[in-house]
Amino acid sequence: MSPKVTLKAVAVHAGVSYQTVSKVLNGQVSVAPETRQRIFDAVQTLGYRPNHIARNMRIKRSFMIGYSWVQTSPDQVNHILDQFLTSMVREAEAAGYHLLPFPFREGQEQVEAYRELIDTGRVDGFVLSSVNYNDPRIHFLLERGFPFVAFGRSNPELDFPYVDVDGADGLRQATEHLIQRGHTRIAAIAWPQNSRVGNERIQGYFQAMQAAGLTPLPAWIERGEGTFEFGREAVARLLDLPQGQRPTAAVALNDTMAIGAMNMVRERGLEVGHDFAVVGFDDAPMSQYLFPPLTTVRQPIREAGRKCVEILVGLMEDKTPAENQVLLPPQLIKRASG
Amino acid sequence: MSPKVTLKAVAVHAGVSYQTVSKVLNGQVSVAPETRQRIFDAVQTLGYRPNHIARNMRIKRSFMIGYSWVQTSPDQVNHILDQFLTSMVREAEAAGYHLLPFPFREGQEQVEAYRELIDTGRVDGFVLSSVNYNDPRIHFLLERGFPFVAFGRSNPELDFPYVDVDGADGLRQATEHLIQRGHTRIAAIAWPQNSRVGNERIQGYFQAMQAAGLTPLPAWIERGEGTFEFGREAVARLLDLPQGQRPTAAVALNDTMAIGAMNMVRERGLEVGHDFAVVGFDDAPMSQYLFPPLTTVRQPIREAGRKCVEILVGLMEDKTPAENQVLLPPQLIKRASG
DNA sequence: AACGTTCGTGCGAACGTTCGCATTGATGAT
DNA sequence: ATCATCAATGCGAACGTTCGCACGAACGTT
Repeated sequence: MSPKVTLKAVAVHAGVSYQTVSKVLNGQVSVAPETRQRIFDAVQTLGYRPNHIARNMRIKRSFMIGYSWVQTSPDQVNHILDQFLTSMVREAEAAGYHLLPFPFREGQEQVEAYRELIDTGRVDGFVLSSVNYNDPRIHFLLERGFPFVAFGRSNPELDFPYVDVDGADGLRQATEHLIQRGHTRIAAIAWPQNSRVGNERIQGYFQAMQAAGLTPLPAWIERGEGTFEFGREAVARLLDLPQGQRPTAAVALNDTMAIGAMNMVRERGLEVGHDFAVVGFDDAPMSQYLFPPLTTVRQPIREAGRKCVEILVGLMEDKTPAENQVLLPPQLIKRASG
Repeated sequence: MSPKVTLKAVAVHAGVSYQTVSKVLNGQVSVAPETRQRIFDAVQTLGYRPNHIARNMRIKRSFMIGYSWVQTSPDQVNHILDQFLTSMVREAEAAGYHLLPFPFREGQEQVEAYRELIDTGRVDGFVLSSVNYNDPRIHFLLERGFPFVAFGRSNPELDFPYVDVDGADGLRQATEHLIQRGHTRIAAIAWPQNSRVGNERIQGYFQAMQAAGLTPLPAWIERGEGTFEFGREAVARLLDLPQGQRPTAAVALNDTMAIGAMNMVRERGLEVGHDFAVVGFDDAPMSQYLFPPLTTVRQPIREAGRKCVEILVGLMEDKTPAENQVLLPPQLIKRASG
């Protein structure tokens, strides 16, 4: 537990005032070369490190970025978090910032958590995750004029900085891939209507179908909670459709449903990829090791994390960034399932 | 962007000195009931929130816990991170702390990152992840007398606070389960000798075998890098053993290898669970949805995260905690693969 | 020789807290 | 009446920075 070495200690050692040391270290002033040298020597031998808290107190900045994410249920793990956090932490550190993770709260308390972090001066900005329509956090932060970047979009009429993955493009790629493989009756296993991300993605499916002159039957659109079980049920229904209507392929809005779909296809005695094609979305960790390996859409999570922080830093240091609404294209990973 | 409301503003509003406000809010002094009321009223109407940076500056504490984790390769995602982080963040907030994630560095730079966080006063303690034998961070922090808790153990001769999952117990459960199912020739798909966690876990396998009077053949112990591909290769070799030596089951030290193992079993035309049993370790997110669902060992990650923070907070506030070396039992999740 | 400029450095103040000690007026004991 | 005690509050200082301004010396210009 070494006694803290402060600016004053360095100043005494170098024979100047401590304020001068501060200015020299921050490059705010030019001093005589020998003085400069003495100061740097002192810093070196004493092992001086500026106290970050004191600096922040003076500057009235915390150099912290608040971030909170939804706690997923234990069996449906957030496999994106590692990459997203790591890339944000890296990018933030490079810009002199740190991340401040805080518990995700629901309802009324949620905005309260953001307000408190602002009012206690703990953060200079936020990255938002899991935004949906009418996100109260967005309204609150816009109103307060507090810097933030959302990972994901919200209502189209709201104008705010975001980074998002182009889900429509992802499903377009997936659907086009199936069409190219000769499929014409393609089903979509989707989320409920109140999911912005879901609506976004499914648009890509419709676009690709339309562009190929294919008209999806209403029965081909399955909407449910995004679970394995729902994927199974959806495919069971699809396979029970009468001969001429029965799809030969399905795109799912996430891998969990896709895996459920594969499971049911196999249970019905059909071969996945051969008799019935399945394409997922997310590139979940194990998808590549399934039997057969799952064709799926991979999101550029690292780049998204990097972009979020990059834009946010720009906002916090109020050099308004060139682009503050970024849409990143995902990538179709072709494997054996479809 | 409301103008910050400080102690002084509250004091003016309540007609007392700002120092008195501070003392009353911190409960350090008793004042006349009416004064007290005036102060609380002022706090309420002005919406006062203590500036955390200023407080920390004065107190000389940051109320931050440093944490960094290894960046896993993109295809082998850290599915534990979400639960571990969430539980730590929750527990920390309840105790008035926050987490400070920072990039994981390798080699010489690693300790440097820890040193800098200490010297700049940014953290009051650390939680370490991915510790192995002779972890330089442990030596450094012990020497500096800086509070930390490791998630995982290291050299037995080092005495430091840790929380760990009893890997030996996990593999003991897995192996006993297979024995109970009638298997006698049971293989182990393990990690290289330099992995402390690996050595720990494999002990449980040996203990269970010995307790059942079974002697593992050297050829049954496969050691490799923990990948899907290695799981495949290992099982290929095991199945190629001569009739009487060929195992009928295998325990793997992680789910990725277990899934590779299942893959090869199937490729050889055998049925997983029936002709050859496989048990994994980790309960990776998709394990339950495999075909067949994977029997595996689940670690109590949330509890580990909570415990880490609980012990660390005790250390930082130097009321030495009752127990500072905790071993948590994992749980065997029985499914159809073995 | 007197003057403005520039360079190198120091000084005081401030950021918003907490903390120890001083001060006041009232109360009770001698 | 005098003094110690105590409750209620105020005051000054400090934590380690950064920042604006001032000051003296050296220089070049008129």
